[in-house]
Amino acid sequence: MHDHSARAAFPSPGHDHADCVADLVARAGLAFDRCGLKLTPLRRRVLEEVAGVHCPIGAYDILERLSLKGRRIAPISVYRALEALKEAGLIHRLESRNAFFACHATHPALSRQLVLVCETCGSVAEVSGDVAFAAIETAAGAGRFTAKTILVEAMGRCGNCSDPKTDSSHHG
Amino acid sequence: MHDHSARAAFPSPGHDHADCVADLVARAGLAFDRCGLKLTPLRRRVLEEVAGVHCPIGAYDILERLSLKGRRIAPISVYRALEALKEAGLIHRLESRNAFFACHATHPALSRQLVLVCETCGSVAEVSGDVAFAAIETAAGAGRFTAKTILVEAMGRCGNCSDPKTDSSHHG
DNA sequence: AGCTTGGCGTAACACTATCACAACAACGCT
DNA sequence: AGCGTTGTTGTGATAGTGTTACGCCAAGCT
Repeated sequence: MHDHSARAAFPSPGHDHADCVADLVARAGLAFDRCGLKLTPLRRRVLEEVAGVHCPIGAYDILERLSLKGRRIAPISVYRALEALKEAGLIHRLESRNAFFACHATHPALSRQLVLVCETCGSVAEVSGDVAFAAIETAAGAGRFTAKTILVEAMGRCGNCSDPKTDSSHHG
Repeated sequence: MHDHSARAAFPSPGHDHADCVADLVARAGLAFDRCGLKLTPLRRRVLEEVAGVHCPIGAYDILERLSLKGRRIAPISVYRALEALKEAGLIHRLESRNAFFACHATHPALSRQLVLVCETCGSVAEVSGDVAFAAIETAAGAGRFTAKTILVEAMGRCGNCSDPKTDSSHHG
């Protein structure tokens, strides 16, 4: 188990992806139970693909990777699995790129998260954004608007890529 | 000219869309000049379609409407026009829906705007969101992330649709 | 057994966006 | 005027993303 508690939003370049996948799959069973769904083999395989990288991954990328590993899969199957995984809160969709990424958040649903996308290494991370969401709601309220769901996606540069001595512009 | 100065973020149900279009087209010439582009007939026609409604409109919707009014147009032509209009700041893209909407903002580029989408009437509006953007940058910075561009799209219910006596769940 | 539900397979299709190349007009230059 | 350059649009093909319709099958229930 790696240092979830003390780490920055973005994982260090040298960390073990296998752990990320393992952590997520471990959470998956419970998450599916909570929302009345099942962690089937297909869903598990899709989750493994999404969790296997910290970059957003397209539905057809998943499709291709799974198809390489076994029998040919149809797009709809991937989308159905993704839908279920989203429902369970295990992955999110990156709207600005039509892609999906695993949710490694340690406190799911307790606080709302901002999505950060590093344009250099491609990684995605989430950070707590309660203050920001409150500010958005305030601004929206000033326009007599009641927000039900709020989408925030920030593009920029992560700490690993800003710090020259630990550059990670190329990790998986 | 209607009451831009005192209105809420969302236009009143009974307002004259023709004014919206006229206002925007009036701004268009200057906006194109500023960025070294030209307001061509095609771009103007595309702008008119986008500005003609306060809902986000898909590229292929525009395509279809224009094709009905005259000669058949290719998708790429619409996308090129949309790209130019975006460049000029006259329209924005609603990332969560792969659609486009006109920017009726009175202070373009002076302050960053939050995008609000009413799920009831479908309208889109923008409100100033400097405080919210600052809060997002702060939260991102706490995760050692430097944001370059920030996308915010809020889905919910606008004032017109919340207020029972001026319900507008069906305008243009 | 018979029924219902959820999950998946198959095939086709709809929607969104871009590439490669050609034609043409506007502009500045010699 | 002749020439090249740049910007804009046209044409045709293609890539990428997502959904509809329908059927099969296994699990759980009466």
